[in-house]
Amino acid sequence: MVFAESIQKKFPGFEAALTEQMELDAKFRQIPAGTELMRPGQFIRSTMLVLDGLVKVYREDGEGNEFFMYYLKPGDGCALSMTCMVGQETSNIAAKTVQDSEIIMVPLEKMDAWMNQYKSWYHFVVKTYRDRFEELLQTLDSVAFRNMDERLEFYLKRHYKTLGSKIIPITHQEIAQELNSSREVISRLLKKMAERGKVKLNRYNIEILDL
Amino acid sequence: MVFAESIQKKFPGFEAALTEQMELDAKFRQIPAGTELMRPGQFIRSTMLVLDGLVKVYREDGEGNEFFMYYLKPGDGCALSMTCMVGQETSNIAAKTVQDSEIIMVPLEKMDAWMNQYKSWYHFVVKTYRDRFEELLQTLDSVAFRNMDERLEFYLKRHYKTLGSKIIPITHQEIAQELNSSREVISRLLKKMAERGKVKLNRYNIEILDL
DNA sequence: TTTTACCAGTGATATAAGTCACTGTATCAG
DNA sequence: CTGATACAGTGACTTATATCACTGGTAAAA
Repeated sequence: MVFAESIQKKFPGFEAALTEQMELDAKFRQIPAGTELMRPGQFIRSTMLVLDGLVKVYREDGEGNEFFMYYLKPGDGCALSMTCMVGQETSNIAAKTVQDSEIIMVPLEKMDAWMNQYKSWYHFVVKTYRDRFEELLQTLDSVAFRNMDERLEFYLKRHYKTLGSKIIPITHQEIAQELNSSREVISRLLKKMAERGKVKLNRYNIEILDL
Repeated sequence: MVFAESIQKKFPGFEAALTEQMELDAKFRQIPAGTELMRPGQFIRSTMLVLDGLVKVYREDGEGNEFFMYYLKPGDGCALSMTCMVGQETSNIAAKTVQDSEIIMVPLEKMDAWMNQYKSWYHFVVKTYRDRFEELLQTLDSVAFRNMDERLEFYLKRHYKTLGSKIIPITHQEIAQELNSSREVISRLLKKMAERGKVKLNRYNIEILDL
């Protein structure tokens, strides 16, 4: 029951019967930072819930472009793996741990069955869909309507919120990749932001002063 | 029972009990082309299923920008209104009929209740989510990774598939709006496509020759 | 018929972003 | 200590897209 209890802590909405069911049917995994959980084109057989750590979900096309979508924090579930249920589609989605993480893997068959059985699971899935949808729309907005400087600000704010720290440990190169831009462009824009006192640039990290 | 039967025709997956339930709880609406079904910031109390016609779903920000997301054809449901269940969010989504349409409005309370009661409804909702998610991701891809010429091709192909006709009745101005570009740019790109024999440009419509 | 409104074509120019080439500077391995 | 490597800064240039200003044509309204 130790497992069920730790789920309860991160997912307070879940009813007891559900967490016990999970103890039976789901798998608990400890995963080090930097591990790829999902590769584009991969066949998906289970959905995941994040107990601890941080998982980055991003989009990749065939030509080496990539694109940040959102983070999964403790208490979050992956809407994408839920939709991939049919297992047919080769959605170009990748997921990677950015911190050492604890993940619950739920087989997709169970996921469907639980929907009828456990109200709290049903609500969780629906809420997950809704939140990710909303987040995706916001991302789409920023790409479609905003210039790179605004997108960069948006990106930093998001990291700040997710990490809960004003110091964001990331290189310009990484940002460029996630925004599908180039390092030089990001460097220059960051410099402008620094001049306006919005951030402080250090080697290997960016400190948020005022956004 | 006429109503239930016509639903059955467009949504062959629905079980009889469900279509009869709909006859009781849902509202049937005839809506002329060009009607706004959803305004950004509007409070949403029901989800909709398209029986006939064509509905355009698009994104709008505050500054007059808009952005095409997808079409709803007969047999489709609106994933967005399903997610908006909580009615809290003011998602900047707009929907408009592009043809005279017949729509079923399902109160959001029912929608939730039916999930347990009718398997076919459950599958329909899940499939709707999945399809829209996928479509949204494709849109995001094209905006993030592609240049305007590729996006334009993608856009025309999509319309071709949806409309089922090689003649797409649309002005350059409208395309520009939906791709968040400008008329002149679209005109020039279309001209290039015409030179390569991919399309034929007419006044008020574009004819697809080879995509 | 005349007028008005909308659609489309096009050159000139402006701007944001991407690319290339190079420099300096920390950090780490040998 | 010495290369080697990755991060970061920067000027010069290219390219895609946006914007401006104008033209002409068609179609419907007056």
